[in-house]
Amino acid sequence: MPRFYVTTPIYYVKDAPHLGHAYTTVNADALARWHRLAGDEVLFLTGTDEHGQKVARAAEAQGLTPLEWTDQLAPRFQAAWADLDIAYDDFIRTTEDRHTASVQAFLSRIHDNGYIYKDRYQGLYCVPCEQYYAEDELLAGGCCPVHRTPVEHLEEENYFFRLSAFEDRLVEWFEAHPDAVVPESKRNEALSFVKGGLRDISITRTSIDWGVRVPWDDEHVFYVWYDALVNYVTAIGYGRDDARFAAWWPSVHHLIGKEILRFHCVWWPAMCLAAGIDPPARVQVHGWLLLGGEKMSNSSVNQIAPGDLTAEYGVDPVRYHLLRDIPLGSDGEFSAEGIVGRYNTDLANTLGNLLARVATVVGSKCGGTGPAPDPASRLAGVAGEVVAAAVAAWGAGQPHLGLEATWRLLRETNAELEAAEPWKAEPGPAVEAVLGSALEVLRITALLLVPAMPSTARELWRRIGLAGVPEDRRLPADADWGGYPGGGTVEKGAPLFPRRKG
RNA sequence: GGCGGCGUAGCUCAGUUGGUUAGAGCACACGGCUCAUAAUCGUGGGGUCGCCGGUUCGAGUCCGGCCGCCGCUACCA
Repeated sequence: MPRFYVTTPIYYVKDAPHLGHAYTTVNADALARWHRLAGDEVLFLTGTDEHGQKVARAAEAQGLTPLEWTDQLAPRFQAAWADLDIAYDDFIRTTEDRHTASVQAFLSRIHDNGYIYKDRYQGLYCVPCEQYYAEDELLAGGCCPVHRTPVEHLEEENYFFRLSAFEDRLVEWFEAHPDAVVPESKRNEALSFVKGGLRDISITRTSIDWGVRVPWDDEHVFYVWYDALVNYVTAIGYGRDDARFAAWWPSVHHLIGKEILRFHCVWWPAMCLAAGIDPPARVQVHGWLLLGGEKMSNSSVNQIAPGDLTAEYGVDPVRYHLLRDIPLGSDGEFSAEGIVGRYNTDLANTLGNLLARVATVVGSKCGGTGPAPDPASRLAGVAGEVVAAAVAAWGAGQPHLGLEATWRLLRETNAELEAAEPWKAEPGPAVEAVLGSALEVLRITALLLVPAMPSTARELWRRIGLAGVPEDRRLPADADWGGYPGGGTVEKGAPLFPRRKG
C-alpha cells in the first residue's frame, strides 16, 4: 500500500494561530484526506516548536517554568485545528521526551560522522533580535536594521555544522531529483543559493538552556532551528524505532511557506545527508496569504484569527476559499469580498442550488425517492473527464485545479437540467433518467469534496439518500459512473449554503 | 550590484515542442426559463498578448534591447 507522510512546519508556540498557519495546515489536511481517499496509508504530522530564548523569557515573566508556559500555549493550536476540521494523525511538541531522544540521536550521528566541530564565533549581535548580523547588513553607525539600536560585539564558543561540505552533494541531489522541491521556481532559488557557496553554521548555544542538551557537551544546547527540523524524523521514530522509521522515510512531503525555504531545502537535506539518511522526497513550497498586499505575519497587526472566520462563514467555506482561490505556490490575496464572492457563486449558487432544485423535482416527480442514473447520460462522459482531472490535480498537489474541475461537472449538470426540463415532464423513465443522473453527479461530487469540505461531503451524501460516509469510499474506483443505487430517500432540507448579502 | 521570475479581457488567471478565428471563471449587457437559495441556461460586448526590433511561410510562444513590478542574496506560517 502506498504511503503518504505529510508534514506542516511546527509552529512557534508563542504566536497566536492565525490564518497564515491555517492556510498551510488546511492544505496539508486536504492532501492527507485525498490520499486516504485514494487508499494510501497516511501519516499527517503537525505540532509546535517550543524551545528558544523568547519562550524562556516569556515564561519567566509569567512566573512559570518554560514547560508550564508552553503547556498552556500548545492547546491553542490544537483548538484552532479542531475548529478547522483538521484530522492530523500526530501532534508533536518539541518539549516531548521522544523529541529530545531523536534530536540527540540524530545530531550525535552527524557528530560521529565528523560533520560537527567546535569553534569560537564572534560577531555583531543584536540582543532584541537574538541574532548576529554581518557588517554590510547594518545601518550607518553599526545599528541593527530592525531595532535601529547599536549591536554588540559578542564572542561565543559554538558547535558548527559543516554545511560547506555538502555543496556538491546538494547540487547532485537537486539534479537527480528534479521534483524534490516544487514549484520549480523555488527549486531554482534553493539551487542557486547552494551554488552561491555555503558557510558552516553555528548550531549550539551556551547562553541559553531552554533547549535540547548537546549529548556530548553539557554546556551547550542546540539552537532552536536544528532541534525543530528534526521533528520530522522524531515523529516516525528516528533513533527509537528503526523499523517504523524505515517504513516512512524518506517518502515524506513537507509543506512549507516560502520564507523557510532555505531551512527545508538546504540545511535540512544537508543534515540528512550528514546523518546518513536520504533527504526528504518532496518539499512543497507555498506562497503567502496577503491582506491588502501585506503579508500576514507573526509580528504584524493584520492577523486574522481562523476562529473569527469560521464563526462568520462556516468551516467548509473557509477551507474552500483557501484551497480554491490560492494556487499552491502563489501568493494569494485574502479579502472579505473574495470569500463572499466564492461562497455565493460556487457554494450557494452552483452547488447548493443544484441540490435544492434536484431534490425538489425528485420530490414532485418521483415521490422523493432517488432514481438510478442513466448509463448513457452525456454527464457520464463529463464525470469521467472531471474525475480524471481531479485525480491528476490532487495527486500533483494542486487543490485549486481539482476543485475547478469538480465545478465544471456541476455547471454541466445545471445545463443538462435546463435542456431536459424534468419539472415540465410527466413522471416516467425519461424524467427518472435525468434526475438519477443529476443525483449521480452529486454522489461523485460528494466524493471529490471529501478533501476540501469533509462536512459538506458527508451532508451531501446523506441528503441524496446514501448510507455510510463518503470518506469510507475509494477513489477513483467508487467515482465510476453508475454508483448511485437509486431507491434512497432524497431530502431537500435547508439550503446547504444560504446566499450571503455581504 | 548579482541570480531568478512576472507583465495576456474590467478582475483572477490558463495558454504543451512556434501552427486555424488567443481561452476559462468572475463581473457586465441582452434573451430564455420559473424546478431551484433574485438561483439557473443561452448569447454577446470587451485584447495593438508591457514597448521596440529581429528570426520565420507563420511569434502570446524563440532571440536581442527597453520599460514596469516582484522574489532571493544566511530571522519568521
